[in-house]
Amino acid sequence: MAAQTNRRELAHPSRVEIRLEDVLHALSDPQRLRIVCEVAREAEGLTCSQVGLPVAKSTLTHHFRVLRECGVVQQVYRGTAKMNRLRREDLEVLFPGLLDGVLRAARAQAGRGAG
Amino acid sequence: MAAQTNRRELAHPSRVEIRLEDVLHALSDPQRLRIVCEVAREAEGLTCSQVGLPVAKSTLTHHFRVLRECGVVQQVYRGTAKMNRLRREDLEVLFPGLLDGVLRAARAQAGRGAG
DNA sequence: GCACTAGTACGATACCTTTCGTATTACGCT
DNA sequence: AGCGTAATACGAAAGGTATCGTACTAGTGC
Repeated sequence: MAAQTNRRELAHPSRVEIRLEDVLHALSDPQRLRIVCEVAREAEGLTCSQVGLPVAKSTLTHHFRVLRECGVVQQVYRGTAKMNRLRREDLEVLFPGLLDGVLRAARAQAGRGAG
Repeated sequence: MAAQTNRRELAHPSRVEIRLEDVLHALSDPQRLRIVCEVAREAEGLTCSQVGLPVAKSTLTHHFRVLRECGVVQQVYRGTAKMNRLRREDLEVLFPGLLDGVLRAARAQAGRGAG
């Protein structure tokens, strides 16, 4: 009935509401950093449960919410699942080069056998 | 007892010990982000008290210690003061572009009137 | 030696976070 | 309608963190 995409709307910060500290904080959690790396790999997005993380479902929900509320990911309901996508464009406009820098750094570190 | 530069030696992580999550966590605190921006401006480094932050002295010490222990700044005693410098080279080798990306983002955000 | 300055250590407080389990809601399919 | 799946909400436990004040240590200069 509703309009946009679905009945259930999710609260996302607008572009100008995104704060660097919040983004950095969100990315500073090892689990969330992994989530972001995985989501980044899929341009189409991932559902929450497609991210293979060794945590309880409610914990996963928590992490995705943190990522959404700080503006790192966009979440859209799609049937019973929820698609997660990085807000690449918003982040790029606000903080040019930052996201890619973090992703590259995360992969480099994982490559060194630390992730 | 040792000799390197001064009697009082400070524990710094070696380059390979620096972890991305810790760096991001350190930078995600507003006060520390400000500290880093200020220190970044001075190639010579700054003493702890030269950073004009509206916090107690012991709080400042705490923040500098976090920054040192995660590998973002190098601290060296210089008489009664302590010089703080960014570990630009180490960070650049480990996480190319990351530090500059964060600094640019922080300044951009401050420029938008949020910092 | 003494006072001054720069910074540390320690303990307390208040708050925030990560994690979990369980109960619940929303949707798709038969 | 009923079942299964995806995810949320809520409450609890455990641990971390930002902040402060006060007491302390280490150099500098008189």
